[in-house]
Amino acid sequence: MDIEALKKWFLEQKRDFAWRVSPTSYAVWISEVMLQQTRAKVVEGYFERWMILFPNVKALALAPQEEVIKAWEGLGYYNRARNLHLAAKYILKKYKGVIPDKREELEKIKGLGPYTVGALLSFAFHQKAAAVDANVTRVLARYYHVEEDVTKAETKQLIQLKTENLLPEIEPWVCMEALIELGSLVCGKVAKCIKCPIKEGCKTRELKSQHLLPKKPPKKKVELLHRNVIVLMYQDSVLLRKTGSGLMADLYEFPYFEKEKPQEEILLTFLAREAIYQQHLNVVNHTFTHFKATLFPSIWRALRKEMFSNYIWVLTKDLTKFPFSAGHRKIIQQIEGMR
DNA sequence: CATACGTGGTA
DNA sequence: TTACCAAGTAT
Repeated sequence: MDIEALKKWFLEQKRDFAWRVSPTSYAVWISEVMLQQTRAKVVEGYFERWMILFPNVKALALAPQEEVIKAWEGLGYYNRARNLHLAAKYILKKYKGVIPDKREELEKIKGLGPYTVGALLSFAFHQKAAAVDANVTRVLARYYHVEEDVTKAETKQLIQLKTENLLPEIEPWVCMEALIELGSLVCGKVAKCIKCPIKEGCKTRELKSQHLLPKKPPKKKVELLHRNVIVLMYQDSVLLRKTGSGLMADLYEFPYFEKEKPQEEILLTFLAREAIYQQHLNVVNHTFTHFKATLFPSIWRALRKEMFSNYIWVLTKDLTKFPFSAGHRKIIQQIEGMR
């Protein structure tokens, strides 16, 4: 592979992301976690806000969890935010807030997998380390015409090895990031081979079968959900609950139940006896992981301020201070629009 | 090793 | 409109 051509292309074409201006270990860590399964375009705003709110490991470690989750609101995969927070506390305690530069130590940190460890070693610590993500996988699978399922452990190892072998002794981190950028800007789902600095030698280009690689197994089918979402109000307050563990953990939500199998007996009984239906809001579509939920929100007026366990009454004007999933945030926008 | 975990852009 | 899936990790 023509590494020089790749580097030249990168230095000319790379995007000026904030985390590339001054790639400190903290900036690399935060940006790389944000970038997991997430487009760089989306990450930009979150990254800038985050660095102001939590400028270093210590600031993050000492922040209340709710502020951390709120800063992550809308990015998705909220486990990442929880793990960043846990990891910051761990790094503050164990390493006095200094992110370690050894692979074995990084591997023990929550939220750091093979890719992110490699990215830190390469971009922050300038070591000769491979950071193989979906971009690199796409580039190499095509360049070397790897036809095996790239989600298989064996294939991943092969790509990892090929990447390591590509890295030069001189400034390997530039080459590493160049491969990622190439996968993002040129060798995307639709390959723009005409612009590719390493098209010479790309086996898949010769075969004109770029669109077939890399090979992945079919995705799981989506599951449809239909949910009645209850916006129960009493004077200036509205009823919320914290989500359970797992999906959307640590977020807040309006109580809801599946249309097909209503549960929440206590709340339903209360609605029937001590609340008055006021109006419906617009239907909201919310897709997440392998679900496609249709939310049917409605506003109810409570006749008295019943206290439910695991629920809280919050002032309507304070709704935006709490972190919500994208679907429930769309409901809040409608409520805000009414005020 | 397969599955869960969000969101929004693209074709 | 549906299907795919983006700078992956945890279990």
